[in-house]
Amino acid sequence: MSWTDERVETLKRMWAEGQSASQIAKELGGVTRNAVIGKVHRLGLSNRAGEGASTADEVDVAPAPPPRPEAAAKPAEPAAQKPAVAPAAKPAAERPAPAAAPAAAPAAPSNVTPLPIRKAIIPAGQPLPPQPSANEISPEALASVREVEKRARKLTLMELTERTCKWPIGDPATDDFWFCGLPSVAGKPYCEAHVGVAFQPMSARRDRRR
DNA sequence: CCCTGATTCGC
DNA sequence: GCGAATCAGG
Repeated sequence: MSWTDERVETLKRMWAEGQSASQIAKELGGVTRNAVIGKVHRLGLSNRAGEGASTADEVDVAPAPPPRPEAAAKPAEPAAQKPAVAPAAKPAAERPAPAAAPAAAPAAPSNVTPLPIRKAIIPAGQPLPPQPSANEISPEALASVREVEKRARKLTLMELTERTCKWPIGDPATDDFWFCGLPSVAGKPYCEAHVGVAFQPMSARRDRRR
């Protein structure tokens, strides 16, 4: 493949959008991310401070180049990086169990304690995230999850990829927090065990009702 | 390990 | 000009 005007244009557009070199390469096809990066440099549209250049150079403010507005527009770019704590919209056959939807509303713990006062937040003991109220999950799945969480790789946000389980464990408000990180089921954001509690057939949920 | 971009250098 | 290999880093 060669760099036709059209391909170069796509490259420029995607790079401007903050797409990673590998993503661009995948899109264009016929080239590697190295090729893309090489081209980006030859085109002179690299720059984008904050990255590698951080190493040896405090030459920063000399001619003081005009700040790039879009720089802020691309905070964390790679898709895999997106925390995506909450499962994305799913087909139809199955849907994330509300109770298991992490970031979502932490099912009001009716048994926690009065807490009538607004001032009182939430004890910092038990996590708000997953903790799918036990009564919503089958004992087997629960046991499985607990077992798995002992083996969790305890990954940090940045270590998550498309292939790691993104199930949050612990209390985000403390250091006692990490992501499962075990190999995720193809196409799903969680590992086998967590998929089990996160995705439940509607029928199963109905049956468990009451 | 996974993934980033940056650089080098033979072609 | 091109891009694989390599480097440096999260």
